[in-house]
Amino acid sequence: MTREIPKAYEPQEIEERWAKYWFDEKLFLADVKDPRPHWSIAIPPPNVTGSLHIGHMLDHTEIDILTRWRRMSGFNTLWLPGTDHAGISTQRVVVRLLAKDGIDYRTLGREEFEKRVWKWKEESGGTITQQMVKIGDSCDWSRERFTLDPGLSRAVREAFVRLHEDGLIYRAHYMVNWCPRCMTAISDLETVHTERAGKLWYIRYPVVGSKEYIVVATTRPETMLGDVAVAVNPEDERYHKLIGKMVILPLTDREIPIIADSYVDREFGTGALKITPAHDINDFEVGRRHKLPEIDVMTDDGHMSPAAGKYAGLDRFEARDKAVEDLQAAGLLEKVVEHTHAIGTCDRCGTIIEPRASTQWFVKMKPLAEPAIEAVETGKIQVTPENWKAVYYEWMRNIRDWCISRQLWWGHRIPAWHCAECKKITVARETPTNCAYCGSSKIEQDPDVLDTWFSSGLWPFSTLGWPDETADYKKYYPTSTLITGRDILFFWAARMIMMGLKFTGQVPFHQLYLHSLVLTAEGQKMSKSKGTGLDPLELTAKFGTDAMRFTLASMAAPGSDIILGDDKILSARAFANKIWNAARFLFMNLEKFEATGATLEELAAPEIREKAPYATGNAAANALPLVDRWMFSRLAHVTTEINKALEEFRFHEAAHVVYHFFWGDFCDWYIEWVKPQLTGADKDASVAAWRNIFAAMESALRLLHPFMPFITEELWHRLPQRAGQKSIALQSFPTAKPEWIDDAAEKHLALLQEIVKAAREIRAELKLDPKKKVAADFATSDAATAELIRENLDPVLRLAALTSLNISVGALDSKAGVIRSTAQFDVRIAYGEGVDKQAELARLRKEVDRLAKDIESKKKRLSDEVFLSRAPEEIRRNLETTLTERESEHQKLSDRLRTLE
RNA sequence: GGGCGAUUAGCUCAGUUGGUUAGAGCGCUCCCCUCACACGGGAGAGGUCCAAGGUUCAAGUCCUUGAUCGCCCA
Repeated sequence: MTREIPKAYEPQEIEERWAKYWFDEKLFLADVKDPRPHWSIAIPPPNVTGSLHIGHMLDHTEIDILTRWRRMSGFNTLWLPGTDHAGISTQRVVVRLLAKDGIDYRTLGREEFEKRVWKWKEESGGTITQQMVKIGDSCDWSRERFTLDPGLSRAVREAFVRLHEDGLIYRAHYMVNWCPRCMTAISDLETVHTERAGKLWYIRYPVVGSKEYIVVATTRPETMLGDVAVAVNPEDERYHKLIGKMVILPLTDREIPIIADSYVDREFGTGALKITPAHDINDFEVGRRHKLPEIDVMTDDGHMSPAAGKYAGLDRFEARDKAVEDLQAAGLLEKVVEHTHAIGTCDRCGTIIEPRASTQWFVKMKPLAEPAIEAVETGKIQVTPENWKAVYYEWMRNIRDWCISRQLWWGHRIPAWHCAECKKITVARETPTNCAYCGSSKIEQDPDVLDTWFSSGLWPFSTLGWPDETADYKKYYPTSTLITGRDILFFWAARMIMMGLKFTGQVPFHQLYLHSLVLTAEGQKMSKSKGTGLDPLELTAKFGTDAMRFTLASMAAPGSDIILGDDKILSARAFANKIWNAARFLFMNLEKFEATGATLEELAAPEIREKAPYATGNAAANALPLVDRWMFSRLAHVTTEINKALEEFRFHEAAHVVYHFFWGDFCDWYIEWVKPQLTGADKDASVAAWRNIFAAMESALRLLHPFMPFITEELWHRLPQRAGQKSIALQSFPTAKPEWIDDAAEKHLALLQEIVKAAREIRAELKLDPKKKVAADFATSDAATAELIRENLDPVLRLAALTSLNISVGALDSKAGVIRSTAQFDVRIAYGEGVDKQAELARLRKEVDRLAKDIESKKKRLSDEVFLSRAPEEIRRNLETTLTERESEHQKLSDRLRTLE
């Protein structure tokens, strides 16, 4: 392999190459016969009309991190991909395309239309899955599913029929949310209520046989054409004498009764309510109680129907204006007041929905909700972040029946057949030829299709073969985890739990992690229509997929929204560049070392790496160098931390840990520390150093891989690997070897780092040229510290840019130079020309003040009897220790301050 | 109307069961293009943790009330 390595990391070509490789090599196929414990996850199926947006990118980053991590951790892992047929959206897309060619889809007929949609799906439906391949999602593409696949369609039928058999699906005439633009009923969840400024019109209804009026207030005057009564509260004395009389419905020639119903709120408007059962949920109920007729005055597309008399054909809002105008002209409009009210709009298209009585199919939810509540209460499903449990319970406990029929042509057609003769409905798994009740062959399938979410609710098991007990189903169901946006908790996650429990008797997943949303820089929800959405593919092309993934992961703290900006991605890109350059450094220096006859194979082969860390091989000093003990101890700790963070969905924490480990520990300290050994004269020491650094580097790559799969794959392949090993993704995640943990090494190296930093601080204060090395003095009263620094003098001198360190016992006199002190040691560099005495004084004063304050508060606590008697022993001891240290620092600094002054 | 969440450095955010001197990234200041990396190295400035009460030996963290903002449900 070539060692030509560009100076700056250029992700584009590398990412494209590996994405293709992973896909072509089918690296992430799950093997159902693999006996190891399994870990499975189903993708939240993206809409087949969609393209990858930033929300998917977040979702997929989290899923892929967990999937890669579990796979590397030895699980039989399945990430099952697929897409959703998205009834309304897809139908709309194709209708629009046809319209462009001048074709009205209705004239095509249902069958032909469906054919056209399938054709569209074959040609354009793969956009999002191709994008997923591109961003490196480690899915099992052999198991890709689509909600309208034959298997999944069978699952839908099975589910529908079972629910129907159990009396949980019924067909009824009821009030639904009707979208006049999508021309279908939609569910409550798909109806978004927003507060809007509107008007309240006060309209006079003349009482028959008198000159009186009864005045009703309405926000929707056009619906009066469908009024069948005026209702007043029976307790309302104002209207007592009118109850039972008739009024003339203005704009029509109909007479309607005045009725009494306790539902009427006496305080609202005039206390008299027009009753329009076909267009208002509450009026619908009143109408039922009083056995009133329903008059639907609208058409499916939101125009006035013939029932609206002379208003027929007008758009519903034009009709409103016209009606108001006519009322005004007739002197029947008493007044108009401004009024803010909640108005329902269609989740998909934003059109104001029309409440409308119609015959639809519903699922009875209460019996399904109960076990679903229990599953979360008992912890069979663990919800993260936990506070979403409350939201879940709240919704579940007040759940309402679900309208599942849609007046569309694209979707799962309802498996119910209407008999023309006996009028009964046959619900069946297999398409029947005759009515199940009267045997008539004059049956016709219900024209409606099911809500797309109905099939989504079956996704974790329908994709695995249910209702058949396939090998996949038995192995991978229940799935391990579900990761999705908190915005579809009700739409999808909750319904899956209900359906899963109902049909499989098991929870569909053991863990539910709800992530937040990616917001714009202004903190707003991204919106396609407003053009405020970020295109993740544009961003990945610009900065690299790894950088995007790392950015999202490092910001994905459970429960908090993500505000994405270029600056954040830039820092992740810089990180990728850092990783790249660390590798570049190793390979460039390796070339020099190879000149001495060493080979990459002998330094970095897998079997060599396995036995790391290596001592020098020099019999006399056969101990492992401190810095190596430290490096491997850090590696063990970091591995534990990352494992724990990922277990708990703390992606941000895992990302931060791995970032600081690589950049701080590995690059800033470890590489810098061992640099000279890599090309040094002592070949044994060099070989050991190389072996250790390659082993550490390779472990770091594996730690990083779930977060940044591309760059780690690329670099991993530049190291020698066992024959036939195709990918870092199939290697094991580093394990935290307990024998590597070395607290003493960590403590000692921390002390040496402090010494180096102290010297650097002084250098900065003296404004020394970074290239100019100077002599320094060092003092400690601790013999072990003195010994430690003697043993590690070379790296300390080099990292602090010192020529020498004169080590003495005790403390240093501050007259001769600038000192940095800790409780353990003093470091001093003699004054040069450039020292700023005033700055040093200011710094010292500030430091002394801070220490004094701290010491005071600690002393106070330690002299408090209640504290002494109640605080745990350990807390007290720590406090005493730190107090001693602070006092010693304070002593040194104030002495110095006095001297300087 | 009910519920949930947020308020910590100039900006965007971490801070797991209360316990050393509250952290990160970006930005800012100073010095350096030192033979892996200027997408870099080194040093630094910057915070009464929204407010007021309370619990506790101890509160950014727990409780109460309020303010401001956001989201969900009705």
